[in-house]
Amino acid sequence: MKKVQSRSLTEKEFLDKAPELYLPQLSIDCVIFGFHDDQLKVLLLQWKDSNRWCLPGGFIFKDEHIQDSAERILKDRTGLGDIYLKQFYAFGDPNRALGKHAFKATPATKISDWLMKRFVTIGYWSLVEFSKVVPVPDEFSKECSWCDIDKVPSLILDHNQILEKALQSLRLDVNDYPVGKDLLPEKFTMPELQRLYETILGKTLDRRNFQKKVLALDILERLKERKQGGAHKAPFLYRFDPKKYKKALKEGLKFGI
Amino acid sequence: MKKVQSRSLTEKEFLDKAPELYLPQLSIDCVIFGFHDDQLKVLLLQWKDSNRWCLPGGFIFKDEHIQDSAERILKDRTGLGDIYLKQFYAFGDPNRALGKHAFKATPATKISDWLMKRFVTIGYWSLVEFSKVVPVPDEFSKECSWCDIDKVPSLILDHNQILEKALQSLRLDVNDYPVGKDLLPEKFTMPELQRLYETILGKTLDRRNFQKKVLALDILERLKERKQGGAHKAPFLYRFDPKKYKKALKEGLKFGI
DNA sequence: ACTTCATTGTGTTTATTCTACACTATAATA
DNA sequence: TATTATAGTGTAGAATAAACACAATGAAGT
Repeated sequence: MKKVQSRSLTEKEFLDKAPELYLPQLSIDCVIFGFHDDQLKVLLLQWKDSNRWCLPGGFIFKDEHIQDSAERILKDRTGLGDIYLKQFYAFGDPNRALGKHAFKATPATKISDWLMKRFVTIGYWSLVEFSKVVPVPDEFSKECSWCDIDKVPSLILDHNQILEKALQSLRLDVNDYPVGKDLLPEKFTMPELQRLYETILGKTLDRRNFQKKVLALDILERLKERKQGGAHKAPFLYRFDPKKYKKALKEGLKFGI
Repeated sequence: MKKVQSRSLTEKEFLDKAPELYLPQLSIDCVIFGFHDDQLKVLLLQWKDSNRWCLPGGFIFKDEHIQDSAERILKDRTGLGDIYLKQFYAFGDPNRALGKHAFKATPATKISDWLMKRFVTIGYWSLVEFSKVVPVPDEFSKECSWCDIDKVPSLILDHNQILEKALQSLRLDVNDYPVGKDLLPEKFTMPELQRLYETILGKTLDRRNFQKKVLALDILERLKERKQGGAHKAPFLYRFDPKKYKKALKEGLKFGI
């Protein structure tokens, strides 16, 4: 496990020290996916000033690997470490500047020149276990919370596009990466796993064929227990077999769903 | 067609003006693929100082879209415009600094502080028609030339990794994008197209099945003519049917090769 | 206690796609 | 005109994916 030390600052400290701490005009934005109540969700922040929503993001320390920046930002917002993070795209429109967009409606309080410049941002997405996340706002935001993927409001800048591109990238990856391991709790049922794939892919799947394909990957273990408390026949619980899972990840999956 | 204006400078002008013209600590690197004599090739530059080879790259004007930067760099090195360019990854190791690597052996002449800093670079690959390219060195290089993909020497910094990652990305895209259109001359034979795919994928393909699949895409037109001059039976010439090709691109291909 | 209902669990049949493979035709060369 | 290397073409078998139906179970209502 990589050690990712958080070095987050207060807003004032940030505004003062950003120019000497961080790379200029380059940022990271994270699309953090979760899954709860049969809904794919994404973690959003709400700005203090404008009340508008945005993706969690941050900046890159001058001597920091961008991958580590992304991990640090993820950890700061969710408390989670050792998470699969996928870099999916860099967004480089010259109009990507907070000065030109975010504060059009509500005039900026006092934002440093450093922050007002045009920024190129590198997008990462990650998959986290909903129940383990403790959402924490950053220096600029007053709230950090989950939002259903199909109820995302208009976000600042090009953040809606970033989210859309992250979803596209996730949909492509779903065939090569067992997303259930990251998004579901340790024990889960087959219908839960299926609904996860259905929400990500945005289409319904045949129950029987789905189960056949998933089990054919040979990375799941069916437990003796069944999930109690549902309104109907109790489904079996499954979990990822750690050894088989790791082996499959190394050798590469071919889901083909 | 997008208008991409070249604004290239001499080396001295560059060193003087870079800080005010370009984004700091951010660069673009292009992996430009070509195909000739049944070989997949990549365009490389040789540095004046160290004689070492590297990928064509450049920087981003402060008000320029990164996609436009990549197009500009491509145009400056090859003379070609209106080319498919794919952004595939951003490389963000904090050790990515010319000062720390490229000039270790041969002490730097006079390189500006600006250039010696750590750079994050955004990688693009593109596919160009070999015969149409006129390779042009940039301010820092004395040579610009094609190199067989399997004879690439040790490059500066992490450029070998960048190339490798570009190849991986290209291999993934080959199923969704008809690479032949960009890499081959207007008229080409089926064997030529097959060898193109074989070099990209690094494996041999069955002649008959390959032809069946390609033709099933319904984007090629077989001409009356045959290719003369070969040592054996003259193969038919094909070309991409412009209408069908555009239509297929919009609706998405599924090659499955 | 019995019925109803929504859901889970499972296997087979069919259609589709992929793979392997062999012979004839032709142009250049000797 | 014989040789040779390559081009052109179709089919049968294997593997994979898609479609589909019925019995079992637990909860809730009568």
